[in-house]
Amino acid sequence: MKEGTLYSEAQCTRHINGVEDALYVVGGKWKLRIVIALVNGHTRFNELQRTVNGISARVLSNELKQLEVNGLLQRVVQADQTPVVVEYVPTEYAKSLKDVFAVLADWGQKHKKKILLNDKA
Amino acid sequence: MKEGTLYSEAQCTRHINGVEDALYVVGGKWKLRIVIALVNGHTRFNELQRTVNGISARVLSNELKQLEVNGLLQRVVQADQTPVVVEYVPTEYAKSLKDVFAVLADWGQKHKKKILLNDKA
DNA sequence: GTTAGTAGTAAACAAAAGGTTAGTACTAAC
DNA sequence: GTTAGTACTAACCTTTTGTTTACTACTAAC
Repeated sequence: MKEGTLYSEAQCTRHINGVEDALYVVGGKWKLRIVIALVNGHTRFNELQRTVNGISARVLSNELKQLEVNGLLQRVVQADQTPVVVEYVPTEYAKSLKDVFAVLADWGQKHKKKILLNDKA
Repeated sequence: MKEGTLYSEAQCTRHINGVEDALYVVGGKWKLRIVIALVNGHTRFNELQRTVNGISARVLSNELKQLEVNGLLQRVVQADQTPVVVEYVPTEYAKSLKDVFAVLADWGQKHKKKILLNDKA
């Protein structure tokens, strides 16, 4: 994307729709945090609830279902184990979010610094 | 970021906090859409309300205030004009979101294709 | 003088998201 | 036998978010 580039209305609409689709999948208070927790090896329900600070079981359960629908994780039941163990494993596809995480994390960190500086001044 | 890289807990926390700070500023249903509308040259209140499909005046008003606090726009009153014209101009800083838009738009577009394919199969 | 446009705000309400509590059913440790 | 852990779900409540309607106050066009 070059400085000062202008877009056709169609391009612009695609752009905006893309952003909205992305936010639909990973936006909101919890989804990115959950995916990050999954990728970091926390794969069980109670473990996730402990890792993702402040989330309730109800909300976690809903979010996991949505993430599964969107192909970011797979619910794996180990029926042989006792008690039955359920694992939520991130898919290969979840790794495609790496750049999204990176860019958001980077911008967020810079933004915080900027806001703190402005408040001091 | 290399494949399979592991993070220290501190790095991971910074990363997550960054993502959350970013989502705090541009997350939610409307903020990115508004910023995109601003950058595309729609700078007046009623114009924005027409451009950002479905937003109500109250919500637009609130969102604009938050975006101003976060340094993404400036509220400029042209008192000499009659009737008084108010412009919401995106700041230089708003351009720093370009990469965020680009990555989200890209991922969202790819994701939609993937979901559509999976549903067909 | 009526309509439409400028930029909003206030009040009342509805919908969505999230939290709290309790409960299922089973196991393993103390 | 009590406590804690496994993985949730249902019911109920609160908070947040968003919508609708009405209103201000002024101007310009028809």
